[in-house]
Amino acid sequence: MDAKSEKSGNVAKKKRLRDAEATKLRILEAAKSDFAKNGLGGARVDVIAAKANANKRMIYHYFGSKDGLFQTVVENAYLDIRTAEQKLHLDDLEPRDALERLVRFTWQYYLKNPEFITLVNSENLHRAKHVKKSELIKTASRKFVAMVSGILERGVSSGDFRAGIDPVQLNITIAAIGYYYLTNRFTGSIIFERDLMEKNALNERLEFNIDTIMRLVSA
Amino acid sequence: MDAKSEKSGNVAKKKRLRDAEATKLRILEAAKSDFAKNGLGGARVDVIAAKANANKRMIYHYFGSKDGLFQTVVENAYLDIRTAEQKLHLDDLEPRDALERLVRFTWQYYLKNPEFITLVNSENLHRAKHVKKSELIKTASRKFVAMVSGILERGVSSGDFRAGIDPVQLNITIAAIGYYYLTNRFTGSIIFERDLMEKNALNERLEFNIDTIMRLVSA
DNA sequence: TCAGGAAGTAACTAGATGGTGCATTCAGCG
DNA sequence: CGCTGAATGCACCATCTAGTTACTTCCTGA
Repeated sequence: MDAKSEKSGNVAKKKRLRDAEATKLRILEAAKSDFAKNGLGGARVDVIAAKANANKRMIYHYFGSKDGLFQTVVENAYLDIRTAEQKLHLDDLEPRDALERLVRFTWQYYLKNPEFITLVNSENLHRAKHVKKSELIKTASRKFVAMVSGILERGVSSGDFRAGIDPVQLNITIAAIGYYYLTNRFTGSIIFERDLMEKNALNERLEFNIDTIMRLVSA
Repeated sequence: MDAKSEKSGNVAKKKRLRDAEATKLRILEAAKSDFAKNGLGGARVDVIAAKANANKRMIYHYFGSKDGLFQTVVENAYLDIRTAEQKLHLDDLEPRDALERLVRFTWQYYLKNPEFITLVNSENLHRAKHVKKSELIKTASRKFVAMVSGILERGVSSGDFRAGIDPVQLNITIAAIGYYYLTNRFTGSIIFERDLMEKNALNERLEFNIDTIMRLVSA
């Protein structure tokens, strides 16, 4: 008797039988998970619909096509990490602290959001055709690069960092040393005969990465 | 009259109407290319057969299944790079030279063999289930890790390198800084608003990578 | 309160897609 | 030089897959 009576007129929208926003979100979550697991080619629209507890028709209603759905998923993935990076407020920290914090954050983010890595891989397999279309991603990226450039400049001024480092190369390197380790954790664990995902191994890698970057920029 | 008469009994086997070895190789080449381009899930058996100028039936005859074909392709890819690395004879070089040569080689290899990167990505998407089965890969990997360990040890003895560096972390880092740049070249070129595949950009990155590794190991 | 648009469903389609059964052809051995 | 097993080709299938059609159910604003 209560479940039925509160189906509308709530203060916050909640448990509506029909909720476009909620359905969209469920689809996006399911899609992110499935695209990450199987790639764009391997993912199945029917599976995504089922996992989202939505009708397949809704996917086409909201996103137009499988490709359109992927585009939105990838766009959100990039916006999420760029947003999280901005929240670090690296400009308020000393250059060395800011840089270390960024290396730590990048590693942790990849670790906690493994779908991000797989989505980026998938997107590159498709020659970035979805990212290319997204102005939002471009704007967010610009801010991100500017942030790292800023840290670098401040560090050079303060005498902490050496001059002449290309911020783009630094950015790529910070991402690379975490990304590669994690994206290739399966083959890596076999080739190096060591469980790369074991807790100590992960901590060691993070420390190694911080060290690598610090040695790279130090004056 | 000559084309027909020389169909057998040649010194070198050549232009046989039926040549199992040649057919197998054509299939493997086509498969490598198609798997690299579309991933395991995205590649099509029919397309591979057509590209190999072979009948689809042959793929199943020789490799059992699409999965079996992929397994062989990945195995060959790993053996190829490990073989090439052994040919560098790094043990004959001074530690610093050996390391620089390895960084250069790794970069060039990825650059000239982009399929390798994509195949590894695909294999990791599938949690390395094919690599796991390959004893050949494991043996070759062991030799490779030993080689880098050797360089590191010699460098420590000679005073060129600092002590205490984990050869596995070093190995991973050398691969990472090249691999990430190249596998994400499409999204990277957009995010950093710079053509990462332009000739100068490539040279700059290689120099940056050598510098990164040298700073990392230097005493 | 009720009309109309938005949200949702299920069944369907046309074209792939991985995989096979079986007949045929060739290489090369004895 | 004929025989046998390996190599090859063709047609076929069962299933899957992205996308669609035609329809019902619910919500909302006037």
